Amino acid sequence: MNTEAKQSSVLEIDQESRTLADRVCKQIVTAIVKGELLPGQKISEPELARTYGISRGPLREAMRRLEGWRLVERKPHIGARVVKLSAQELIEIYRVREALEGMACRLAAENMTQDEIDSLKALLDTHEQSIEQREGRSYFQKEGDLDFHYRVVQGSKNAKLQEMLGADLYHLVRMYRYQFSVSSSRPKRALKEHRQIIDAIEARDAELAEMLMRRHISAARQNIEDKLNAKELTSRGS
Amino acid sequence: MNTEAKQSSVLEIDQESRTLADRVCKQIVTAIVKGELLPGQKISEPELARTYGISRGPLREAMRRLEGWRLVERKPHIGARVVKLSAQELIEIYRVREALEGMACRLAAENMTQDEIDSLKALLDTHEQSIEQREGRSYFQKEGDLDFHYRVVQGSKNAKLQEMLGADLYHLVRMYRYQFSVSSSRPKRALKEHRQIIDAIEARDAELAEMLMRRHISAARQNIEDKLNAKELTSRGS
DNA sequence: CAATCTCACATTGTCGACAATCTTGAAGGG
DNA sequence: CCCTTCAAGATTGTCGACAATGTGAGATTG
Repeated sequence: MNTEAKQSSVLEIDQESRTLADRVCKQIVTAIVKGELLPGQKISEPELARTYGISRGPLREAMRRLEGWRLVERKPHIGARVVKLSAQELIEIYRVREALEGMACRLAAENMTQDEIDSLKALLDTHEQSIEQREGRSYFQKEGDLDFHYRVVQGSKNAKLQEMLGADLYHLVRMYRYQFSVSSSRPKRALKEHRQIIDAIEARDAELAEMLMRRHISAARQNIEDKLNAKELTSRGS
Repeated sequence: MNTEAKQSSVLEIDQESRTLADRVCKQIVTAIVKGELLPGQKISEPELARTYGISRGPLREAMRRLEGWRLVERKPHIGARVVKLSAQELIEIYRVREALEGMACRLAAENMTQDEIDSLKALLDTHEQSIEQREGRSYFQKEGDLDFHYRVVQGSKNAKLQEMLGADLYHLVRMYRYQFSVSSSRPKRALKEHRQIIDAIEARDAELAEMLMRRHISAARQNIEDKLNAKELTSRGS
């Protein structure tokens, strides 16, 4: 039936956003992720509407969708705020990622085409070069890491999984990365783990692929927990 | 204040919905789940607005939130439709549940209090009676099954997990159950598995708890796949 | 008779205004 | 001096009207 060419960059709402609400929705997401709208900051409807040059109607609709995605929190008659991630919630998100991406990796091992696997291996080569040359330093690695995970999720061929990870989680993860500027911190190690994962996928070993992905994300979570603890300790000195 | 007895049935948005959009949002969810609004059916804004006695403004906001929850799909300038679950998507949802609730069960084994465990065991006793007496037949079991899973998810003490399973998935699962009227079909077996799970949780055996829950949901998925295949075959005869 | 074009209608998208609610700062009383 | 009360301002919630877009029926032409 329909053969929409559904391009796969890092998450879309595609549909070329022909309506004001859609367009402004994208803009707000970008603003939140990039930190132009700070977490916990109150969002004034009249002000934002002026900023984007639209009326409050479409803006409110955009906010409602963002509320559904849990990027903003809204209290009746009080107002909307950009969602604020506590350290606790960030850890929780990584637990969810561990479960979801573990499953995605298992399914990817069953459903990914050889072409996709080859392409992903090529992507890892690119990452390796970028790491060795320190071209984009850790910045590229940050988005590159998401790209790897994104492609594995695509490879699962499970639309629901893609939705939940794409719309509901990666926004938050990206936002968090900008804010805390916690780069992968151990790019070489991560790259090695990525290679192990793609090897398991290529071998069609679903069990192993899931386990490796879960370990990989679990290690990232542990890494973040350690960093947060360290940061907490050092901030005692101020 | 108002002291609404905030019933903790199967998922709420609480906040006593003081705004029209919130209230009508709940009503629409209920209508969709109960099948008053059929999947794939076009939603006419003026008509729905008249039905609920509100203007199109709040209605549109409610729709936008439902869009975020993926209960309705919306195309610009064309209209909104109740989401239609294909058999494929239903299977996908069960894969997501397997991953998410498996993790929830693991965390529940670590974090659930003994009180919660005791209460849950009592709930299972209730279910057993209801099955033997065939009081509510399989209907009660349907919601009762969700209640068990809901409590385990609560027991994980992971808010993100609760959000994703509660808001994003259980709506769809409930809707599907009403539509296809696929009852648990094997209530005794399911109850036995529930008991095994709660035992593992009580023993604080996180590994086992996760594995049992995953098997439990995987079996339910398999059961549904079989039913769908059977239904497909019988419908050939018409 | 079929295919295409056109135009009127219905629906969705957007806007500005009004009503309801919350916030705040000051005045008054204890 | 501090707490309570109240009123003014601002913000959010709701509504009806207008503009933009899609839909479908009917007419026209090959």
